[in-house]
Amino acid sequence: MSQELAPRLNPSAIEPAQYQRWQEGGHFHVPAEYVLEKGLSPYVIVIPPPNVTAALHMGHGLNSTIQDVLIRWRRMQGRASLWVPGTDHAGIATQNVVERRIANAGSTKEDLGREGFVEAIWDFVDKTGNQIITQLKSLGASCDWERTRFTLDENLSHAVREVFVHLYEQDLIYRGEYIINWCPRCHTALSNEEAEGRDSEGKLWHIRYPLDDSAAEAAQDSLGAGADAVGRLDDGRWYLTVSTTRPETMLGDTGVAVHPADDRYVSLVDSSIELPFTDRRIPVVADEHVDPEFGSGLVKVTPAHDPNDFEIASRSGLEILDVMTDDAKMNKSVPSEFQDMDRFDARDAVLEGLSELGLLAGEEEYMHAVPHCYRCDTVVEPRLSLQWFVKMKPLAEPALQASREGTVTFTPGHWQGVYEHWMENIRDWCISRQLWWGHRIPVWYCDCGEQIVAREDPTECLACGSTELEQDPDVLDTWFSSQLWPFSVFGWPEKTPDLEAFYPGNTMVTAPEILFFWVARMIMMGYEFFGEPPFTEVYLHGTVRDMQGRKMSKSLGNGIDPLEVVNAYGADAMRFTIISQAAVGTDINLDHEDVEATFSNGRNFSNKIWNAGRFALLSLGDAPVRPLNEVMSDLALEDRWILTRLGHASRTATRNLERYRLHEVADGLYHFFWGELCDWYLELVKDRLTLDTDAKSREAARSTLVAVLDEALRLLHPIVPFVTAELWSLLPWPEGSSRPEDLIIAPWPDSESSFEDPMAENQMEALRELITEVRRLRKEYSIPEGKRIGIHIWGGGADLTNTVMSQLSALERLARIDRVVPDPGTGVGANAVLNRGGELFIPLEGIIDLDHECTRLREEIEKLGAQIVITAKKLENQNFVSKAPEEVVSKEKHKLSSFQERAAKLEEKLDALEVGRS
RNA sequence: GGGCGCUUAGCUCAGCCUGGUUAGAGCACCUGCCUUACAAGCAGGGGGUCGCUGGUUCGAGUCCAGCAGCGCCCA
Repeated sequence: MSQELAPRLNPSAIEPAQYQRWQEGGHFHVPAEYVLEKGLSPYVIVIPPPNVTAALHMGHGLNSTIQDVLIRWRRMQGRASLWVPGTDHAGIATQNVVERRIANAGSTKEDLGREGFVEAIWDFVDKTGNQIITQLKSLGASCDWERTRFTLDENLSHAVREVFVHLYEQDLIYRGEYIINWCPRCHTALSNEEAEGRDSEGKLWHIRYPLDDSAAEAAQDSLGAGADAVGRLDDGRWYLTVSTTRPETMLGDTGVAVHPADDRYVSLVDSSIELPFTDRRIPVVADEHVDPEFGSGLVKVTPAHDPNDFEIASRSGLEILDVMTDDAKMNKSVPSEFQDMDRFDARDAVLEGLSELGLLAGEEEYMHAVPHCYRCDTVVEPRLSLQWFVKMKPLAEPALQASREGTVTFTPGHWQGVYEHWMENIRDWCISRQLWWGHRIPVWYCDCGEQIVAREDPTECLACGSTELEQDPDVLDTWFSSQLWPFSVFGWPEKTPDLEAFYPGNTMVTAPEILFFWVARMIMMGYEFFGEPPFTEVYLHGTVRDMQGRKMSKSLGNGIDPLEVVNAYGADAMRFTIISQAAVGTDINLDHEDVEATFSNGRNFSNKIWNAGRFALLSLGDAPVRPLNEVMSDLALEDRWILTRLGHASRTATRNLERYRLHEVADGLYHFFWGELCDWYLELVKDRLTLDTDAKSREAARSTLVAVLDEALRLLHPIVPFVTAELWSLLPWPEGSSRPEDLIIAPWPDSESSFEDPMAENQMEALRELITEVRRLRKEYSIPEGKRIGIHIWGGGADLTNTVMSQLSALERLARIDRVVPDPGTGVGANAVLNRGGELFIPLEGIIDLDHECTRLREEIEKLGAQIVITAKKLENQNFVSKAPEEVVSKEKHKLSSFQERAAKLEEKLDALEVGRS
């Protein structure tokens, strides 16, 4: 050690430089040729591309840390591991951001025109759009930055074009007039997934529709059949009562529907209704899909503004009447008094008018889901519109099968059911968006009526030869391009070496929120274009929330900026903290009001690692270290113990990584490193390393320490890459073996060949228990920390005595014990019986409070007594003895005798003390 | 209306898949220590009828059913 390490870890002093070394070493990059030439099976993850305008938030922090842990682990296992980064153009979101920016400058997108506006967006994206990519690096993300992609890149756009045309040719894309979700603020159609239902307290209004006089007889019959929704107005006209949460849509009603088998209303079918405010007469129709149980069983039908009503209209041939504008104002189709009114103003006006006409039958509070635009939160208006759609059922078929057969698996497993349920009930996907930012729909229209869908931009009409072609003004839903991401990033549809080497990938790590938006669609596209899924394992992690369980968001101001955390405490601290909380399938709650406390666990642990390394480097010195296998015969008890525990930690870590149980990986390694390596092993070898002692023993200790630290740092590296890599690079290397260039590519420990010595484990366990017990008793009787004491140890088998007698310096260091007498001891003192039966006695004449000691022992005996009762009861139960596995029974028997033995010894000790007291 | 998840220490959560240890962790709390790696530390301690009610089982925090409360998704 030529240079001394700081007593505290200073992350900002090591992290940026370390990251740069990895990049310069080319460790994140995997060339396709390397994989192809060697015929390797690579491990590939493509990043869920963040929105190009996004800034890093904790959700990204969690998502990318998980991916990085997996990638680093596989890389160390020797797999050619590739993590492809990139960003998504995020149509609506990005357009909104730039619209707001130019609005600040007093301009609108219409002022700039389409071309100018798109240019303005590019300008913005080029300047600030990729900040998240830079930010990811500060987390330590080991992405292959040479492969960074953007969904609007030329190649990726090429893929979009190819897919659109292909699906169109397969009749899987069509244009049609259907009810879509319209956002009146964004002025675009949305998919069903983008219209988020939000439970809202609304009202359900009951409205009376007067019947034409000719329907009087039918109404009478209906009333006779028990219809409460039929009655007579003051003026003598008959009416029907319908219910609605959106009264303004009544202006677009073109019928009222009943179930054909509903006896109450069957006589009314074909009757005519006088629609209030209008001079329109609308019919009563019968339709199977009306639920007779819901409300009155009578449904007003607004075909242009409700998907179910649209279906009814197409079956019954009802007129379709659009009554709104793009801004969700009432249009020219409604009576003049309502024209140009906003839909919500029109709602009030309609209600007022109905009330005046005596047609408002009542209202009630009503909780229902109201769809909102997922980008701007405006209430979405279902509306008839001419749009492009993808026919999903045929595409879903193989993707559904893949889940059922287990070709694609989900972690946690219950998402499989959610995925399959959605797939089974899949509906067509509206893919056209009335935006300017995105992939333009590759369709051209000619005046002659011809519609051209082409891979290359056409110059003239194929039917009439006209050169006056108009391209469809709309762009595609962003998810249309995102769904191609797993292969478009590799250059598809070209047959590139990248595609051949790295596609299909392995694991998709993302949040459940986009299971339908994205994951499901990627799987469908994988099957459509390759006949297999783009990845086989889907790991869905939780959501980062605040302490109240609310999602972190800018508007609530409850977010935590990962970069601030990294700057203050280091990337390692952030990574460890969130991974150790990321139990499979659970959300992570972080306290934004006390960031320091929130990340203290990770920060403290990073510092602990640092200091363990610091201690090792200081005490190992510069002298050569011999390989472990050359000092085997000189290993001390604690050496054999820590090597055994290391093997255990290593096996557990690997198994948990395989099962995506990352928090258990973190937890297990934390307890090994801190609770076993630091708290016990380092304390035990201190003397052997630093004081003059037997050379063989010192060499064995040095070799063990290096071996254990080497492997522990490897195991921890995927989670806390920086501090581990820094220390590892300074660690002395045993003579005669070659050292990997960097920890990032050092081999992952092979759990199969790890060291095991159960005997050493047992002996150390006993020693640890003894020391803990002595420390406890010292505290109990307030013996000053520095004061040396003697102890008596008796029984517990030869092992215990031998172990204790051979570890005198450890006892001195760890419990300030300066003599050990191998007998039961006599007189006044503190007493204990160890779990394994050994008796401990600490002579404390004059210090100890005898009453207190007797009470303590009695409590101890009572506790054991309760255990004895429980265990004995079990063993008295014949059913238990005959039916439980033998090993369980013998374990219980052993437990019982151990409890009894300990209780008996404590009784003896208690008796002795009480004699002494009297 | 249909489906899913959660309920374990003061707080946040593991453990349940695959039933069997004296039910764990982090944070918080109490006590004593600046002991030459680490006060971002060390040592010790207190704290839980595992939501409720049944069932299966020799045995249930763990499996099953019902109920209650909370949350999410789909319609």
